[in-house]
Amino acid sequence: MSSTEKRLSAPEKAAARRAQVLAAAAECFSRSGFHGASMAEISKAAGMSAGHIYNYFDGKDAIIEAFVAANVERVSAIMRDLAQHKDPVQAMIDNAEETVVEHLQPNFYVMPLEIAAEASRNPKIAQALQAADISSRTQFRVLVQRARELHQLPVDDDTLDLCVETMIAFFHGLPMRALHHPNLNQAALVKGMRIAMRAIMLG
Amino acid sequence: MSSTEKRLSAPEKAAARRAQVLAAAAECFSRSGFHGASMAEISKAAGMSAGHIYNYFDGKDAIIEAFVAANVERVSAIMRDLAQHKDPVQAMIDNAEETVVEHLQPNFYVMPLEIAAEASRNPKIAQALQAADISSRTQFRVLVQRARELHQLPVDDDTLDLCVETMIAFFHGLPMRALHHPNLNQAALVKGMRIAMRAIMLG
Amino acid sequence: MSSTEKRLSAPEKAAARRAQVLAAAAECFSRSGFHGASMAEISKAAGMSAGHIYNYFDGKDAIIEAFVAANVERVSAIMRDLAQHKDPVQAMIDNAEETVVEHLQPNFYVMPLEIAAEASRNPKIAQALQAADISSRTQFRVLVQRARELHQLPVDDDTLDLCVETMIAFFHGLPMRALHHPNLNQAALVKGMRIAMRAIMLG
Amino acid sequence: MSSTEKRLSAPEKAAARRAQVLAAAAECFSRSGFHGASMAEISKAAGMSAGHIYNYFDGKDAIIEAFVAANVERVSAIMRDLAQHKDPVQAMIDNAEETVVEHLQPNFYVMPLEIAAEASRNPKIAQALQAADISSRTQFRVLVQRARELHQLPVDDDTLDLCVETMIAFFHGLPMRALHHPNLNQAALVKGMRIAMRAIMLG
DNA sequence: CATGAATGAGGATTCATTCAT
DNA sequence: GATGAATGAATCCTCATTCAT
Repeated sequence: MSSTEKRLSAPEKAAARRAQVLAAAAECFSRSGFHGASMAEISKAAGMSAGHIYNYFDGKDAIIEAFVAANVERVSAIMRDLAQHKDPVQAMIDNAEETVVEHLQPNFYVMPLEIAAEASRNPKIAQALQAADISSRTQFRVLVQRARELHQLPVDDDTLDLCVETMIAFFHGLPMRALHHPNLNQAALVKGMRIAMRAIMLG
Repeated sequence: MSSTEKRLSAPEKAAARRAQVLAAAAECFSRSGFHGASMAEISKAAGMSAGHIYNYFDGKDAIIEAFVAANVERVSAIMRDLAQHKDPVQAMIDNAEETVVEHLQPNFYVMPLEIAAEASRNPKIAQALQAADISSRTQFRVLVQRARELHQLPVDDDTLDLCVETMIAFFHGLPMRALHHPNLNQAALVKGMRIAMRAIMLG
Repeated sequence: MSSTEKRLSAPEKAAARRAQVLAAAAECFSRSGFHGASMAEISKAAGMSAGHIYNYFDGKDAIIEAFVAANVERVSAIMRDLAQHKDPVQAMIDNAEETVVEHLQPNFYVMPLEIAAEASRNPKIAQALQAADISSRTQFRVLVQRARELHQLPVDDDTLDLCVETMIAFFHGLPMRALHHPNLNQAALVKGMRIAMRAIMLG
Repeated sequence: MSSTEKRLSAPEKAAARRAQVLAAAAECFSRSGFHGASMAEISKAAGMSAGHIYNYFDGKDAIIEAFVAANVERVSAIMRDLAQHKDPVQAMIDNAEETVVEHLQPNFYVMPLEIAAEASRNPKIAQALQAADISSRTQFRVLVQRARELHQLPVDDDTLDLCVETMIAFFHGLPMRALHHPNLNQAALVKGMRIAMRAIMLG
């Protein structure tokens, strides 16, 4: 993190500026990709001169890194929501339709794919992704454990690993599935997800 | 086809050259990405001058397209293998470990991610992906139907959609999962996949 | 206009830069031709980096177009001068020597030839040339009419066409003549032109 | 000349090949200009491999030179025709319409303009043009002299220079005029030319 | 803080020319 | 003779980055 931030005299304004750039970057990155988006494009979207961006970020790579860091937490957000429920697994199953619909929107699935592709070549991005994944799966693990205890199911390590890895793999597949088959039978997929969730986590 | 190929008089040599370029491109693309790889890099890897490549491909985009076309059929190959078995679903379940291990190799999962990211911005690539997907899921559908008939399970359209979409989504998630958690508990994931397969396709 | 100009915030400086580029282009174009002159050559002559030129012009074609637009008005300037005289045709005849001498200078006749050659292949340039010609011959027509009325000669359309087209053809021939015979008998040509002018316009 | 030809063992076939290339070049040059036409384009038009052309010409420049040499004689051809007539000047005046019509065809006027532009930058081409001009004007001079003697008009050097230079300048202007005003009043121009011819050569 | 003019390295692409076959 | 595969230099253009103002 220290490598992607710069010390500035008016911290709160600087943070706002950084956010402004990142918001603009979101627009440009999802439209043109990390490498297709130019600093000029970003600066225009940010309503700020290209040169000025360099007062807040060390360069384009730093913007990408900061952007990824900010966008990588999405799964965690879902976890926090689920954590509210008494039976988080049941909540997941109940939310399945909503989740699928959300993932079929191009403006939802484009950025994860872009980020993944970048991560597969850029170790810094990969690290950010993996760090976020640790946090996500740790949170998820707790929720699954709670649910399984509620259902009086075993909660040994391997079983929890099984639930966590399999389920997250599933969610990770949705953006790719949407890309390959934009008009898929949504109802069928929702039904299939529910079956899988139940079988994996409550079976 | 006509847009990504060029007619040359010595067909077999020309085809060899094209293959040579595509092989070099594979190396460079997976190392640097479609946009990060320069024609100079590719030409060096192909052992041929940059200019000469243009005798075989209309430009970098044509190389990417041809490369994607050649790499997009992998799922189909898996389908063909499965089609050999009397009970293809059981064969999938039996092969689960092998499949997972394969997908955990970086040199396996990098290109699908790169291709997906490109497809999310490049309509031509998206079309290639979607066309390949039609063929894959049609093949897969047939296999699932055969297996379900064998097991005397219903084979209505929605049910087959459910099996096909959910299972493919699952497989699509593996590369992303591998990227996010390279050292995941492989045995647990295999076990989870088997549970999911059985529940979805044979439940 | 909009296609050959770019809006920049400091208008007067931008205009100066554009002029600087066009001046450099004049040098390079007349030395190497439109296609022989490279952007690197132009940028060096303009004392500015090649990349920077693209902040003022959309590309080399835009420079050529702007350059042609700026150079195509020369005939109009002559017309404006002639318009000052009470008897413009007599003024032309009086100026004949000066006109011929001017057209014999290589740095006068090179660019019109280059422009003409370009126009014969490039529709945009052809259009610019033809638009300028409309204006030139309209102005010239008025002058001839005034002179003929002064001399109490008929001013019907065909006669005015005759004067305008024939005389301009004559002037257009001078650069080519100079190119084919650089050391021609200048005095004889001047005398010939005067005879032709009188016969055509005042006959 | 010796620099644009190559000694080959079967002279007559070689000459045919050279002619074949030059004919192809005519097509390509008038379509794309000297610099816009590629060797590939020419070789295709000539029905011969690009490499093979180098057996007959030292390079593209040599083709251009040879092409210009072959195309520069057009005025001379007109002279030869005129020489047939007892009163060549009267023949010119009679032919005026035909001459104008011919010069208004784009495929007539394009090449002279291209050649002139090239000559203004390439000394070799300029020399070819000027050499051809010497021959043209010498022939023309003889014809004018004959006609003037027929009409019992003075034939001193300056007067003949006047006739020759002024008239040729006129003809040189026609292609440029056609380019600037493709739909000009042809009849008026013909009439104007006749007036000018009579005034200059028979006045 | 903020601008945007300016740079220069790097990228894709074209093309005259060569040479092994 | 004849081919066309192969080269590599040159060209136009883009873009991240810097810096004077």
